[in-house]
Amino acid sequence: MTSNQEYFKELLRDHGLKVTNQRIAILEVFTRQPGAHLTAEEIYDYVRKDYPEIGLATIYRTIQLLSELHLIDKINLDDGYVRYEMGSGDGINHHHHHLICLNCGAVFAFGEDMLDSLEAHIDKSMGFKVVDHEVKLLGYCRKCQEDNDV
Amino acid sequence: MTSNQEYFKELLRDHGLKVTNQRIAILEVFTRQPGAHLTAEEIYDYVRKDYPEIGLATIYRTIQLLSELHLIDKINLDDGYVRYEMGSGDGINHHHHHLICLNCGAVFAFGEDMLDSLEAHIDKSMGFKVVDHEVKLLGYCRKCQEDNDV
DNA sequence: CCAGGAAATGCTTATGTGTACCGTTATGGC
DNA sequence: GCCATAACGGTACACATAAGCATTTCCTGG
Repeated sequence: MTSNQEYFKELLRDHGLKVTNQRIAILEVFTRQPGAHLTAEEIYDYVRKDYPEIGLATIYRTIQLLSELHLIDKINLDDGYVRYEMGSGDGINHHHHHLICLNCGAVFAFGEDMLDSLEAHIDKSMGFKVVDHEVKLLGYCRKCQEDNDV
Repeated sequence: MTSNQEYFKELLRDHGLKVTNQRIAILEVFTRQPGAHLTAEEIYDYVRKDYPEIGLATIYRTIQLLSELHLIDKINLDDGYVRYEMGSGDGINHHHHHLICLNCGAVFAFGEDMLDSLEAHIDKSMGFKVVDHEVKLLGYCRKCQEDNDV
């Protein structure tokens, strides 16, 4: 986590941006919960535990900053909230793959990349050059199936 | 189109819902422009040409209704607007596949279904039962590539 | 065909996420 | 340590969508 923080600070400096306690604190929220899908409001609540005087505007500004630096990814599950998650960490793979349970709303991630052949086909047949993709699979998670909630 | 309208009326009656001119007019907007991806505001503007006294609230209420009846599908392109399009018409296939040009914002649809094997694998390994999916492929359309806009 | 009741509409107001503004505070190069 | 400038906190605003409520419209059964 410390190495992550150092990398972040260096990244800020390289972009001519200032290293502030608020930005560090917000990144900390993500590093402490890898794989979490947090809304702006949730991030706000978490950060305030360590940094009570932080403002919501700073949360939104920093989220946008982290997103531009490709440290977090934006996810829209169509539940009225935009969520954010830490990327895989390699800074290259921005592909989003999510399993969304229609009953309990749980979100799972999976990392497989099976769309390469499809994208090659689209490029050839339609001339559309795919550079990123986002896959949402909607269904019912194991727990909800076992609980007979569905 | 008339058969479509009759089917819609019957569908409403079967659900104990009333057939109103407003609902017919809104469905008409979609049937007149198959394949269009319309925002609520766009639908509002179109309907008012034929039905000037209609209210925006009715647009939203009817959109939700049509969505629940699976006559239209919700699409979120993360451009700040939620869009809606008429389904393929068979009433079964709700899968959404879109190519989104990152330069000009154009949206293309493609109908291929290549995720079946992936979904079977997920069910087996994670116990997650997939019932629907949504695929967004982000890239650059042929025109933008030719125009050297990218 | 008409009357009664419920559902739908239209208008207005509320909600809630996200952005803009602006005076104040903190960062970092000299 | 000083000073310009970026970043912050608080608030007000903008926007899409939902809710409330009185009025109108649809439909069923006499």
